[in-house]
Amino acid sequence: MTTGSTIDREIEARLGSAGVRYTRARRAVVGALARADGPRSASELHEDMDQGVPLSSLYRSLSVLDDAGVLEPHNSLKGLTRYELAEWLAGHHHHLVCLICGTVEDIELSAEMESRLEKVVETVTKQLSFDATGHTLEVHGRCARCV
Amino acid sequence: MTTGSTIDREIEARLGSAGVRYTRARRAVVGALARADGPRSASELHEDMDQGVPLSSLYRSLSVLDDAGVLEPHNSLKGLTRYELAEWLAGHHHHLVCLICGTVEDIELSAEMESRLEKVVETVTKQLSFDATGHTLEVHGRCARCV
DNA sequence: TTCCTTGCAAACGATTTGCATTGGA
DNA sequence: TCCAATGCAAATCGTTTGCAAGGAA
Repeated sequence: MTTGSTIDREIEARLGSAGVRYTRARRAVVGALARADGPRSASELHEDMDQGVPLSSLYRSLSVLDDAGVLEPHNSLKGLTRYELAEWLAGHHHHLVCLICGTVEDIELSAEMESRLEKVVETVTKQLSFDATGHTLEVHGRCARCV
Repeated sequence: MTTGSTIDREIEARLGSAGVRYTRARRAVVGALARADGPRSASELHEDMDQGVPLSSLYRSLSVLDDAGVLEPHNSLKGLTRYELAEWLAGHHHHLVCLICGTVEDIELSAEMESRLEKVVETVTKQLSFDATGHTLEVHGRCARCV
């Protein structure tokens, strides 16, 4: 299935210059993540994409896509790693982390709020010996399902 | 050693009302975390506290302290869980996350910056079906050692 | 005595890897 | 053709747990 959406073409280019192919399995992973509303773990993706892709291959796909900068890993409850499309594909966003069930939901801030936040980050990091390249605001609490 | 610092006494009370003891092993964990400048994993603590305590006991100590609300788990690179003293003991702070080596360093914001940040969080969460109880700003980049 | 704790080893779940096979440019 | 990609099974790694022995109240 080569829908050739914008995202698909960007990823194809990125992988191409990394010397790896954009195979069916990898497209399926990207598709599932594009459809998701938050980070997904290997086993969650495994269910989402019912097909016969074995877990080990899924892990390999995730690893390749991660190395190529297509994905961003998100470390989740109990030693689980969840992935989402990297910011250059999915846009900059923040996280609502449910302390009960561990799910993470993406949120985007209004331009106004985002710019205020960036101002804070900038001011804070200016005087540190730390080369800041990005930020995420993690809001903790209970999600709608866990109230 | 029963130094009986303020923190120790507060924890002792907390554990007491949870029906568990504040044993030597647990004191050692708290001590190591109090000395650390960021979250520590079980195996990191195992090295820090060089002697005798087997990993499984260390995990159990972490679990008990976590359940009692003394620690706060922090999900780190590659399915590792790192712990730090809970905010009511260590104070509210944020994180500098090194994308290269995965270490996390705590930072405190000035009152000015913290209040600006809180304003943003408040504004954002007000209109969500998410019961927000806290927040952490995660600044990503390269730490001094990984530049 | 009565629970809480600890040690040790086995068990577990998530992730990785070796190897032989398949697939795509 | 030639090297990347895949499946499968076995191996790793962080973490958990069952069970018997060791404290503390």
